[in-house]
Amino acid sequence: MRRKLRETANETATMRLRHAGLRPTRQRNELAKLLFRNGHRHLTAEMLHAEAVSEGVKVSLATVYNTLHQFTQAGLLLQVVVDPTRSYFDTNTADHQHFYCEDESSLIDIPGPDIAVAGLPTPPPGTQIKRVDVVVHVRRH
Amino acid sequence: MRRKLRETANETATMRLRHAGLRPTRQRNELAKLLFRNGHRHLTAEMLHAEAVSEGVKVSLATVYNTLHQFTQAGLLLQVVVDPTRSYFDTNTADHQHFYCEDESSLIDIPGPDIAVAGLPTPPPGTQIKRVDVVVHVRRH
DNA sequence: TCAACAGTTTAGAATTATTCTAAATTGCAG
DNA sequence: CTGCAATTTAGAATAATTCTAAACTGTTGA
Repeated sequence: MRRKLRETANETATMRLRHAGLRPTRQRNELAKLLFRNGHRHLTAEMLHAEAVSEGVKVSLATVYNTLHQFTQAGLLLQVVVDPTRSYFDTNTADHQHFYCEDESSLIDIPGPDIAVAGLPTPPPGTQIKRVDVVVHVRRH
Repeated sequence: MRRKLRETANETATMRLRHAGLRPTRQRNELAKLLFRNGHRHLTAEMLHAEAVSEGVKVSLATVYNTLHQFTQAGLLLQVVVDPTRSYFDTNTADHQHFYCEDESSLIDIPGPDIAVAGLPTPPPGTQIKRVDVVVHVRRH
């Protein structure tokens, strides 16, 4: 007998959390389901909280902030810094870069292998390269 | 007869402001002198304000914010976004990129021609590329 | 099965960076 | 000089985010 989709989504979320070493609580499960149910997304804490509330998920804004940071630390999300006034989180953790459209404060993925950065100089003494972020700023013309 | 250095610096700052279409007020002059007196710098509004105060320049924090944004609009400064909690301004407006050391929240210039970004895809329809920012995140090891 | 405790969530206060407001001041054209 | 628009300012306001301390919940092991 085929199990309900909702049930499966729950198990997937739980697995994902356990794998990341995070205790699968009700809030983390529900947020994980919202975040990872469809294709990749870029969103702020406020946006995720609004989405949760509008879909009847009971969770506080503080928990959304905590959860986004925990997910980021666990490698489930990537934090993208483009706008000095807000923090975006990206559900696509694969190596890739972004277009940033200032007119509408929106991020668009650039698939990983498309971009190549050449001629990286050696990093400052005592440090090692952790990540290379490329943001292509675009504007309506 | 050789004129005093201070006098010359003042004229230079005034010129720079007039060129940028900004009325050379006392505050803008003094901030320009602090910003551009030596090699290139990365600094926040708070940092510049502290420096001004410590050198006896009378200027409010609000004016420092206003001035940094006006200078940026006029092309005298570049705003660099790397840290979700603060905004850096760079006196080097030439084409170049940055190392960002998270351990100490510090920015280090990577000279312009060293880095090359290849394989940029066409920008989203209706937009054109304005700038390509590369931030190389490094960590102490 | 469930007691107990560490981990988690939460409301609301606190913090931080930044912007706004409205009144005082200043640069400059005439 | 005078007058007015541009600029500066103190302090309030805002926005995003973090903190705090109390309530709650998941898990473990008897």
